[in-house]
This record gives sequence, structure tokens and C-alpha cells, in this order.
Amino acid sequence: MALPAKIVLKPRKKPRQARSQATVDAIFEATIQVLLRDGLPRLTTIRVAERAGASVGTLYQYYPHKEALLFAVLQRHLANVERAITQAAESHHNMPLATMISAVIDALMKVKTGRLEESRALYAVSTELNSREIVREHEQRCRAAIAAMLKTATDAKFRDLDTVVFMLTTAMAGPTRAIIEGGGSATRIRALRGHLRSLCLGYLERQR
Amino acid sequence: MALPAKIVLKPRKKPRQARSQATVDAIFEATIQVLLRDGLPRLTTIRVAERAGASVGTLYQYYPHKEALLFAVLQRHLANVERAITQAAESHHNMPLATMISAVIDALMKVKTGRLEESRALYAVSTELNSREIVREHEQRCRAAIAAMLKTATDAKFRDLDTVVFMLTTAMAGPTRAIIEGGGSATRIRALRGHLRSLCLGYLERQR
Amino acid sequence: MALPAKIVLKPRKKPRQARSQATVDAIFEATIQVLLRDGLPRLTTIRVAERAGASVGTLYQYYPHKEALLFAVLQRHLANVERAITQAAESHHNMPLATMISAVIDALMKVKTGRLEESRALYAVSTELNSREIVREHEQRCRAAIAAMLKTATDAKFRDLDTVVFMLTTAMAGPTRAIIEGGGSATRIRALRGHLRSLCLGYLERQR
Amino acid sequence: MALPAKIVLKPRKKPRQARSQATVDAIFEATIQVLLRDGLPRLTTIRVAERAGASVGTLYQYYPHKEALLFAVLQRHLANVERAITQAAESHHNMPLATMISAVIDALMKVKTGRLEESRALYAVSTELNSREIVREHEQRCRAAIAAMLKTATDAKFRDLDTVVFMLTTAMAGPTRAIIEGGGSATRIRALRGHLRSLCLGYLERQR
DNA sequence: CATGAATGAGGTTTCATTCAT
DNA sequence: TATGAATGAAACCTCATTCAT
Repeated sequence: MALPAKIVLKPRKKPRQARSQATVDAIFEATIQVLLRDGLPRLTTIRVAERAGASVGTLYQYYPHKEALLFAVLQRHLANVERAITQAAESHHNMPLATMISAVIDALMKVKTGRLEESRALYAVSTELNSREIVREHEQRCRAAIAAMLKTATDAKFRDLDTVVFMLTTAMAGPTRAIIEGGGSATRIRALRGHLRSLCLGYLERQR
Repeated sequence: MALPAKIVLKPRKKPRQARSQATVDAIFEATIQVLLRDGLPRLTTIRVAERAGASVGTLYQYYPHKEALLFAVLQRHLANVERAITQAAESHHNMPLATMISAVIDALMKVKTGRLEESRALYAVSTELNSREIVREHEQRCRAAIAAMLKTATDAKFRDLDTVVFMLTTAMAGPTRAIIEGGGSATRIRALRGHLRSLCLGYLERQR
Repeated sequence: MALPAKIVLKPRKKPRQARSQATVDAIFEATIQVLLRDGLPRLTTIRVAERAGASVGTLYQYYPHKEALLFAVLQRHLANVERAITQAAESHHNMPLATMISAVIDALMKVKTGRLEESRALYAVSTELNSREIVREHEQRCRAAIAAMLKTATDAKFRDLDTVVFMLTTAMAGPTRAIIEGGGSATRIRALRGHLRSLCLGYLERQR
Repeated sequence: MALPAKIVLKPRKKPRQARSQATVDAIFEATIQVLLRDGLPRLTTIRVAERAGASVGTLYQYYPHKEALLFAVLQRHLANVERAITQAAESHHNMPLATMISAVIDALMKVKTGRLEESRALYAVSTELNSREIVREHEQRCRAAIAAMLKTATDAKFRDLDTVVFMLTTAMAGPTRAIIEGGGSATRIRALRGHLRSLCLGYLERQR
């Protein structure tokens, strides 16, 4: 995948007809499937088109290049995660710390392990893709939501909130990613929940 | 980079003359440099050879294929990290928990941020490469060393030690990776140390 | 040309548009031409594509690799020979031996010397290619046809028919190949006919 | 194996010392072994040198290029065959036709099937190599010897002796090659003898 | 809009041959 | 003489992308 200097990562055009929308969706889903089944290095535009029941030409009508395709997939995944996190955060303002943390952890685990395979495949994509920017923006929004929630905690106050939230989110991400990439078994995943709680609360207690 | 089922990832032949040892080293270093400067997708065997001041043919005398090259680089990096971690762990048996944790964190941060660029580049490599196995083995050895150390803590005892160590290492890895991939500034890195300590100790306290 | 254990020698895809059928044909013919003009060792995929007025990529759309290309050419040649032989054999049942033999020889010589250059080039191909199997199958079918014919000879009966036919076909192949590889002149070829007759009939007489 | 226009196929220099001669012999034998074990396409100069217990450099001291190596091997094989044939022919002057033919067939089969593997490997070499000339000269000398013998047959006289001998030798070559390339079993080889006799004598009878 | 044939730059790898040691 | 490290042309093949139909 040769990467020219500056690339437009947005889809080429928005389909207006229902039929077109179906095609775009099919291509989108096919991309994820190929990613899962064959892995990123074997994801070719033709393969994606075939799996989508379309032709390469059609694919290129909606995505200016392969990168845009992967970008779109990554973006939707991030949006899903983001929605889960921010909703959890927003709906748990003005509560005790322990409740807040549990809510965030539950949301995170649900969205990550629910689409475990997708998550795993996308780690590779985000590494390969020049996607630092959107990932960072995504993380910032998540952190902002969590920060806003923590500010309203009924039983705690933090000095350096930004750092605290940074630590919190990345610390959760560590074990989560390890388990997902390790092909996490159901039992391991269930156990993870409690330990993440300990991890976060133990840390927060010391930062209060 | 298509990955056939079973691949020999070991170097092809051991150089016998002094001259050729220098060549091997040059190729090895060139690989890292290209990785850093151009990124994994633009790392080609020709480019590596050129940067090493050698020809492709020479490269292929010592590495049977591109993968072996990346594998070698990854392996050395892991070995460095491993040495740092295990040495820290082994030299802090029979001490209080807080001392142990500080020692491990210091070792980890020193080795990771000392070669910050290399670390960053290799995240990509280990994702792309079929290197799950050696990475896992590396992690297991690190965890074993840490577990052995924790067992001798003068002020703590843990039930499910394996899980505790898993959480500990992956939890540390989360913020560390985030900072490295974010191109961590010196100040951030310095701050990280204390927070990692809180993170670990807070967690351990609750698992004791 | 390294030959991995198991290779798909069949063409990759069937062209659906008229345009592409022409391309496939052009590539096919170009292969034969390059074979004749430059010889097998200098037959490269690029050279074939160039002569066909196409690009390498196009070539690889229809033939998964170089071998498949040569295989296709060889196969068509064998099919031509086979058709000639079996038709001659089938249309001369229930006749005297001498008539039968003449018919087969005529058919063989016509098909072999008619495309003399092609025949010559393909000897090399079948040696280099891992084509023992299809060649053997081709020979078996030819021999079966001849055996079936000989069984109905009005003036002869053979005990070990299989061996007789094996001797007959390979004995004919000897001088034929020698003349073709020697770049057989027209006169030599004409003379060959009578001698092959003598050779075969002389042998058969002694096997009756 | 790229073939430049005009090539010197003779060995580069004649070794004077015994040690050198041993090296040359080792390389020679190694070539045959590699040919048999790995096949022509996998015969590389380094592999040959290794099997010979020498280095590539040494190989190139005695053979100016790979072709010369193969050429030498082919030449010795032809010389062996030639010696067998001519000796048989020369030692059977002034005898009846049947005796002559048997002698030649026996000689041919002994030399060909005695080194069956070598024979088979060399079919490929002589096809690939630009060796038409020496093969033709070899054949001419064999045919000359046979022709000289046949002239003295006590019970036959031939008009077009050259053509007769051409037919004889090539007709024998057909089944012989077929059996060798087919990996001829011992029983088949034994049966071949009698059939070749019938083939030749039947033909000669009709040409007398 | 959809198709899929065509393109060709560019990647990986091999191997005959040279030459400094 | 012998060595084997180094060379680099050249082979095979892939795949993102375009464009005539």
C-alpha cells in the first residue's frame, strides 16, 4: 500500500438512490469480512468488491481509493466505541465514583468484546493507516466525556483531571487490547471486568 | 507481504569473515532506520540494502526474506526489553511492594523511552508480522520474572498471582504505548512515572 | 523455473467479453512465437506480453503463472496430435494391417510436420515442464485408439497388443523427432514416410 | 540460464597438479549428483560447488561458466555411449545381420540403462543446452560405425545405407527413451531387448 | 451507473559471476 | 590457488487504479 503524501480520506460521493446505498453498505461490510477472514495484507480491492457482489469499478465510484475504504471502516468502529463511552458517561453524572467507573467499563467491554473480531482486525488497520489524527480526536472526545462525568462525582474531586482521565482510559485499554489480541476467552473477559474496576478505583483513590 | 503457512524466520547463514559481520550489522541497522524514517509500508528490501550501502543480493545472503529481517529487529528489541525487566525483577526480591513496583516501572520506562522511536516503529512490525508467538513468549518470561519477585514481597501476598501480573503488565503497557505512539514529550514521560506507580500500587492494594 | 509441489496449471479465469477473448488468443499465439523465435530459456512473461501487445498484468489475469501458459500451449498441441491420430485410427477399423499403418503414419506426419516448428519448440517445453502426467495420458489415449484399430485388422492378430502398440508408437516417434529436431528438409520428410511403413510393418509381421 | 550469443564451451584450463585434478573430478561428479537429485532447474553453481566440497570461486577456475559444466557432463555421457556403440560395431564386422543387430542393441541398452538416471537427467540438459552440434557429431560417429559394420554383413546388402542406419538408430532411440523417461522397470527393460530386435530386423529385411 | 479488462510501476527473490583477501 | 562475500541484472508476480463499453 503505497502512501502518497497527502490523501483525501473522505468517501468520494454520497449516493442518493436506495440501490446505491445498498451497494455502499455491501462494500463496507465486505471490507470488514475480508479483513477478518483474510487479514489486512490480503485485503485487495478486487477481493472486497467480489465479496460485496460488485465490481472494482463500482467500489471506486464510492471510495476514491483503498485507504478511504479502510478509513471508513475504522471511523465507524471508532464512532461506535465513542457513542457507547459518551452515552455511559453522560448518563452517569452526579453519582459516586464507583458507579461511574463501572458504567464506563461496562460500556467499553460491551462494545469492544461484542465485536471482538472487528476490534482485533482494526488494530492492524489503525496501525497501518495514517490515521493518528482521527484516532486522537476520537480519544479526546471520549476523554472529554469522561472528564465531564468525573467532575460531577459526588464523592471525589481531582486536581489534574486531564492526566487522570488519560491514565484511566489508557490503563483500561492495555488489558483490554491484550485480551482481544490474545483471542480472549469468555471467562477471561468476564474476569477482566472486576480487575479493571480495581485498577481504576485503586488509581483514582490515590489521585483524589 | 503475503505470509505462507510456515516460514523460517531465522537468518540464513552466519557470516564467517569479519567483513561480512559488518555487512550484517549494517543491514540490521538500516532496517531500523528505514522503519523509522519511511515507515513499514515503505520498507522495501532494496531500500534497506541501499541505506546499508549494500546490494539486495547481499541482504538475501543473510536473511532469507524480508520477514526474517523484520523478525530479527523485533527480536532484538524484545530481548532488550526483556533483559531490563527481568534484571529489575531479579534484583528486587524480598523487598516491600512499593520498591518492587518502582523498580519495574523505572526499568520499563528507561528501556522503552530510551529507544522511543524504535519502540514505536516496532509496534507496527509486530502487528503486521506473524509474530504472535515470540511476542507471547517474551511476555510470559517477563511476567514470570515479575511474579517470582512479587512472591517474595515482604508486605503482601496475592491469591491469583498470574492474573494480577497480567493486569499489572498490560495496565502499564497501556499508558506507555499511548505516550510512545503519541510521540511523548519529555515532561509527559516524567509525569507518567508517578502515575504508573499509583496505578499499580492502587490495584495491588485491592488484590492483596 | 522452480516447481513447487502442487501447481494449478489451469487458466485463471474465463474471459467474458469478446475483447478479452482476443487478448487471450493473442497471448497464446505470442507464447508460441516467442518459443520459436527466442527459445524456452528466453521466454519471459514480459516478452510474451509485449509480443502479444498486452501488459504483464493482463497476461496474469488469464494465466496464473508462466507454467500455466506453457502448459496451455503444450496441451493444445497434444490435443491436435491426438485428434489426428484417433481420427485416423477410428476411421480405419476392419482393414488390412498395411492400410492401417499407412493411415496412422500419414496422420502423424501430417500433424507433426504441418506445425513442424511448433512441434520442435514443444519438445523442450514438455521436458522442462512438470507435464509427465498429461503427456502420458495423451499417449495412452493415442495408444488405446491404435490398439482398438489393430484388434480389428482383417489379416492379423496379436498376442501382447499393449506392448506391440507401445513399440509401434515409440518407434515411430524416434525418427520423427530426430527429423523434426534436425530441422527436417522436405525431401527427408517425404522419404521418411516409406521407411516408417517398413519399420512398422516389418515389426508387426514378426509379432503377429 | 541466460544464453549470450557466442559461448566458449570448453573448460577453462587444464589442471596440472593432482590435487587440482581431484577438485575438477569432484565438481564434475557433483554436477551429475545435483542434476539427479535436484533437477536441472535447481542446479546452481553454488549448490554444485557445495556438494563438491569446494567453493564457487574454485568452480569458476575450471569452468568458465555454468554451461561449460553441463557441457562437460553431457560430453562425457555421449562419449560413453559412443564408445559402447562403436566397440560393439567394430567387433562384429563380417557377421550375419542378426548377430550385428543384437550386439548393437545389447551395447546400447547396457550403456543407457546402466546409467539410467544419468541418461534421464541428460535428456533435459541436451534439450536446454545449445548442444545440437556435439550431439549431431556424436550421432554421426555412431552411425558411421554402424554403417561400416553393416557393409560387411555376410547376409545382406543395402542400397541407401545412410538412411537405413538413420532409421535404425532413431527407431531404437524411440522406445529406449520412452522407457528411460518413464522410469523403466527392470522387467520392461528386459522385454524391450527382444522387441527392439524384431523392430530392427523386420525393418532391415524390407530394406535389403 | 456498473462492469471488468487492461495497465504498469514496483515489490520480492534468485543466481551467475567477479574479485578482494 | 582457494575462498566466499558481494554484486545487480533480470525474472516472476501483484494489485491499486483507470476507462472504454
